[in-house]
Amino acid sequence: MSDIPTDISHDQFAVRRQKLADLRAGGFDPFRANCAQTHFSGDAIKAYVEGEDNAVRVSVAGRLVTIRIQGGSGFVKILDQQGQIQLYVKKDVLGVDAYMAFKKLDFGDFIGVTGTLFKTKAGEITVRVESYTLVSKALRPLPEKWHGLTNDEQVYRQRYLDMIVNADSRKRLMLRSRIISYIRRFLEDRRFLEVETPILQTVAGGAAARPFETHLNALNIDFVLRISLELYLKRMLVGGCDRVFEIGRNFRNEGMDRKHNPEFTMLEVYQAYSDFRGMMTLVRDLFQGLCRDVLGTMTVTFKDKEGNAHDIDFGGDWREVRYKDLITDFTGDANWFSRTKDEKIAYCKGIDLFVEPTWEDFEITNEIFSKKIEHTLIQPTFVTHLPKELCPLAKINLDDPSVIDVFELTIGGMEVAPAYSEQNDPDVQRAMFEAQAGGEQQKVDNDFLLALEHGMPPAGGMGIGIDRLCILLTSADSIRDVILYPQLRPAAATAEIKN
RNA sequence: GGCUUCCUAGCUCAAUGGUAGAGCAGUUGACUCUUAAUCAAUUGGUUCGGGGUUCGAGUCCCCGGGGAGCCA
Repeated sequence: MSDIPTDISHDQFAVRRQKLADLRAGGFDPFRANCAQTHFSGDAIKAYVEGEDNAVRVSVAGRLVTIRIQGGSGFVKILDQQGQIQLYVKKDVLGVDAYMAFKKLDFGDFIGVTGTLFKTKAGEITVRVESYTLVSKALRPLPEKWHGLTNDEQVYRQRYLDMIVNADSRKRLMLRSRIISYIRRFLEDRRFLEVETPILQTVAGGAAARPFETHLNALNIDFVLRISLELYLKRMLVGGCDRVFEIGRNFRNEGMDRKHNPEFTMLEVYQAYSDFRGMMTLVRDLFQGLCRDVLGTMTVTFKDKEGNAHDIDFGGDWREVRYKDLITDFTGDANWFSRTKDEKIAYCKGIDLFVEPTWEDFEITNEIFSKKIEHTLIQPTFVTHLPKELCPLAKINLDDPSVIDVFELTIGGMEVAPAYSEQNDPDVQRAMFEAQAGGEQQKVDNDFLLALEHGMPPAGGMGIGIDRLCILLTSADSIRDVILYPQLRPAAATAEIKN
């Protein structure tokens, strides 16, 4: 009966190639076929009129992911962007030839069907298929239906397989799209303007990080990929865009782990005539809106490094605490900031925290914050008034000139959103840049300083790490779970696919 | 970059240093409302690559590749 030679019956790739060859020999090329699509799966299910079987006719299309054929009829399911819908195929309806051909379809094949909606005995809304077309043959088999694909490496390298067979992955990655879409709507509703600024830059400004280096042949000049959006967005403030944002990729040539990918997505927002306090309200409204309108819940589950689950509550007011208070509370030393460097180093030794003796005081203190304190801040917390050395782009606090008017929003032990009252005094800004550059004059962005000298309105600015936000809102374990194609070493194994 | 750990059939997983197995998928057959459909039969392996120890290596050792976790 079958055209499949028995000697290849074990090789699913070869069997499918043979089926394709048989189809073509019969004058049908599935890759040249097309089909109608009136509904996505979910919309089709909604279109069913209760109690009126076969009253509504739909055309749906998708990938075959479940096959349950039983003699002269059978149930199958196809997967499309909205999910799955069940189809009922019957020899009496399709005719013998079409039905026999249908039985030769494989998991993974794309088909288009037209038929009417009805409800099965088990209560599932299903398409009674009147006609179908194979519109694309899958030559390789899908991963197993029950356990899905669990091999991390294959999940990342062949994300499409992960998305086909792992419903959780598909939902998580689609949720990311909805989160970003909501953020755009939220900001546009508040009159923010979305812009696009250069990724190729001559000075990597706006943050302290090692950039990727490249070369522009046409100008014979070395360029870097941006590490931050900040300085070009501030130029937009100078140019008269009072409320401006960009959602874009940043690149940092540094470590990779559960919270870091070399390319990652940042949102930066700038609002003239506001300040870091205004950004607090903005970010809380944004996150609470995301929870309410996208997630449908104000609490999400978060798993810490030890695997303990916490409920993060995004509702209500959020904790606000000064950086200095966190440090003095942790060290139990109210006079921590007036201690000598040797005393600080001695303390760190005592708590088994490694610090370099060459570090500045603020670096030692910040090591305590980032290694010992930050990961304990699970509930949404505004850490405010950081030491001025940590950021040269923010305004100095009027009451305490050793700190700046900023917050770092920390959730789930991760820095999710830093915000500043933006520095707009060109002379102070230049002094801060020069102190940071430490004599390396080429690291000072003079073009940005020129812009500031033309006058930048006072403004609040904020960055949000979109990947980290998605980790939190989707309860993901790793940044790789919310990035479609995280960076990996090239695989020799997949370089030459066996055939 | 360092430490730990993993890599076995298309996928998910087994296998005291002693004949590489199972489930799903595939193939063949039965079955006209299934839900991981069921029933019967059956094919399928460069155990990531290379070297070594051993009578014998998926297993132990070394080198290399890739993934993950922790650290830097």
